[in-house]
Amino acid sequence: MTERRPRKDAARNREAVLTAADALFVHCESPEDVTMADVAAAAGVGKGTLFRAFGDRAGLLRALYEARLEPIRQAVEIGPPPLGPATPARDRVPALLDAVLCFKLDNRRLALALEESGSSSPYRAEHYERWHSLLRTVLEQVPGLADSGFTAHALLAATRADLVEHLAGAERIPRERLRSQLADFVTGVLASGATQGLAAEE
Amino acid sequence: MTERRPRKDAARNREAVLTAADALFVHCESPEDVTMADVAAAAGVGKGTLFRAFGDRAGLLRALYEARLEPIRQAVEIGPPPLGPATPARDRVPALLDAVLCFKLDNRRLALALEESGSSSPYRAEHYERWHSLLRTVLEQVPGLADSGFTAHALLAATRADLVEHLAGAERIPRERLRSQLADFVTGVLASGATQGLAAEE
DNA sequence: GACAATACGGACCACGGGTCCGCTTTGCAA
DNA sequence: TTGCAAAGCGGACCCGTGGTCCGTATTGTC
Repeated sequence: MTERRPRKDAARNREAVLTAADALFVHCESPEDVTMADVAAAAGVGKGTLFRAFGDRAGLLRALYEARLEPIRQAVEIGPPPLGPATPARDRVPALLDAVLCFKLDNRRLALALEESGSSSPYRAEHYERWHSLLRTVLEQVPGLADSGFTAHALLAATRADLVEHLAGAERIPRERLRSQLADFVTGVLASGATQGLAAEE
Repeated sequence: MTERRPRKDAARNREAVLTAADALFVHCESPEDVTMADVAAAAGVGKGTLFRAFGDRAGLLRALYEARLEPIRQAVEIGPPPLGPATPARDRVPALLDAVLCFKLDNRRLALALEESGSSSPYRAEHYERWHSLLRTVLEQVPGLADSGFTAHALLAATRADLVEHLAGAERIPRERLRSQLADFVTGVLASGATQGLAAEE
């Protein structure tokens, strides 16, 4: 029950590792050629320290990810429109997905590393669960949508890190174009609900 | 240039490996705990044989995958509606995606193994490229759709193996429910194109 | 039946994640 | 200031996995 704060050197080393890992992931070609030994070396620290601080590779990735995600999380939870909670559902859904897309564009290697983190699927990660349940909740406020749970999964799937990487990397689609494509797609999905009745009539 | 046919024992062993691997993937808990050594042992064959026949793990997975996919490929390329080429675009798109979904439901572990095949993203696989370009082509015949290339990616993303595995496995959503959810989603996306003008008016 | 060519298979290697444990640092207390 | 346990350090080490190598066995052709 007593939460002991960590010793000074432990805290310093933890920071060093985060910083070093961050840099490595930014500059690497592919996330899997950043090994734990590399990170330890770059941080000027032993592997033992690394693993004690973060448990395992996934833990390190998660820590980095959460740190980067924090601002967006704030903006979503307590920020102003269009991300914040006061936004009408029809506007918030595209804003949320755009935020996710931009985040993955800005942190390509990191997001990639986390999602393809070997074992257990990305869908077990609790940050996915957070995005999904938020999106589902917002989608529920859009009338006429079939299944907001599935729709949320499907929309989030369009922002998967490896897809984003492929589009931005291999297909060289520029950022703004990607954003507008996603926005159009989302708009379409949202619009379909409202016009479901019309479509059935034809 | 001269295509020598393989020796008899080579062919037999190849078959043995495919059969054994198939069985292992069906019965395993998670694809990554089927090792190459396991496959070799189950097939009654040395590791050398295994790697000579398939190059590497990805090669084995690919071979299995293509074999399983063959019937669907036939149905899509030369079969009758709703999968075959004679189908109107509006009907063919949902049929194609339903086929992909069913395939992944029927071959969960295998599809999972192939997509999370360590290195290089699933988007570099040529079978993905085939599905994507087919779907894009069909989508192009649907009037009013924003960007058929991106839409094709987004729709296929909704049938990603790990998502399917999560929905069918962890969330225990029954097959038919999943199919109808996907169908509804696809219908929505398709409908949005036709009513884009209407939506803008409001 | 001989003799290439082809294939076999398991010992072997590289390499990455993760552990262990003798040594060092920290910080509290006397 | 010094003593001393607890906390932390770090790199040698372990282990499992994909992948290679090469002496031996099998094929099939003349």
